[in-house]
Amino acid sequence: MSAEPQPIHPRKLEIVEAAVTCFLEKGYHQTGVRDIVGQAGISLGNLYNHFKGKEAILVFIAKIEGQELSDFIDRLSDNDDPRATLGWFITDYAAYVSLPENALLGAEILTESLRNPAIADVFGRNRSRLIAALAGCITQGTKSGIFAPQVDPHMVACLILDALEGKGLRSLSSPSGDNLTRDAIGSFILNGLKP
Amino acid sequence: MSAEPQPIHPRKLEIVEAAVTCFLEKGYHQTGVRDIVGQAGISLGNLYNHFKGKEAILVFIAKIEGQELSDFIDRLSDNDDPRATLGWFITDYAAYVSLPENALLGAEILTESLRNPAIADVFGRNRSRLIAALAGCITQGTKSGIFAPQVDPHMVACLILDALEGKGLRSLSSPSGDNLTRDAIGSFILNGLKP
DNA sequence: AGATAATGAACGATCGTTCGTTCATAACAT
DNA sequence: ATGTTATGAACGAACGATCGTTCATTATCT
Repeated sequence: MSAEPQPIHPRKLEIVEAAVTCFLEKGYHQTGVRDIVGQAGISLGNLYNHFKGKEAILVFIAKIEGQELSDFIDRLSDNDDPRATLGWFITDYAAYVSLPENALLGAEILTESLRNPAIADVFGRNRSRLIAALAGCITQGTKSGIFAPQVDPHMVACLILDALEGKGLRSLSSPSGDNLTRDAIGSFILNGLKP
Repeated sequence: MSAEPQPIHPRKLEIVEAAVTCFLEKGYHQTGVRDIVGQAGISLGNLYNHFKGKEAILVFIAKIEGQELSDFIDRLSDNDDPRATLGWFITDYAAYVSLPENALLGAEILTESLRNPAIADVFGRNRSRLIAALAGCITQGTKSGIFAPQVDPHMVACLILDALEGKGLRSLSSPSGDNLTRDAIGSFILNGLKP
């Protein structure tokens, strides 16, 4: 989609990796560019040969996150069995957002998107695509009679994402039962979709 | 509960109010103490006569948020009709978290609690109380046979909060249909609780 | 008088960014 | 092949701005 035409300079990826490490540890605003270049093992000035500024790094990271989401979206689209599709999505997406790195980074990007238009643009686009794909899967199910017709697909799509991401955030501070609650969420929602 | 013994200096509340305004507009870390004292119309040094530092202001705000939550918790406790209780909670809490001020401030506090132990302490305590009260209401319902016994009350409690707060956050960037989705969430969950 | 509230200059630290420079490599000209 | 020019990654000092906090001082009250 938005893949860069020319291959990305390896140093650029090193910077991104270092930035992610710093953002996870201290958060975006608490991280200084000197933290990043220190982590990356490069000089201060060199960072600006690869990125326009600090914000551009976070935008780049948000775009990468969007690419990772594309995997889910693609698999959400081939849709002969919406019930099974929804099943693995809940399983896999729960695993994805339960990785501390993804949960923390997602929270960081979401929070920043509330006030930073550049981030909001990338984040909003990614989010809309994911919700649309998920809602599309549910719509498919209602059309084929597998799911109840009176439920709003878009609402359930948001509900699923909110529930799983909320669980991911919660697991940061309490290493509680993971797969159990994940399955509980899954069966509650699938049960609610039953006609 | 944690009400201060001696009455609070009016100036202290003015500072808090100003800080809230600033935090809403720019976020916690992007707000400088000079922004706060400017908004409050006081001098820079005087702020430190009322608060130990910038962080103490956010802790104070988090405690206030906890008191507002106490209203919900109290009403969640008298529990002769769990179904009706859950109904108004969803309605009222949705209204609460759909106010931009509450949604933004909640997100700010949550994000900060991920790395700031002082905030995490206050926030975590408040959150646990709310979840426990909500789960208690559901448990009451299952015991009296109104709700299905196989659903996990704690999971559903988290699901309700995640769904409503997610909706509140979403309404910040898209002023979409409010009460419609709120009711859709409510009936989906109440339907899922049916025995 | 004595306590409390209020002030703003000043401090050291850190912020994100810009700048002039070096240097190894690549492209080109002869 | 040899000398010349062009390119851009890498560097770190330096910039002006802002950060949160402290402090000596003044004003306002009981």
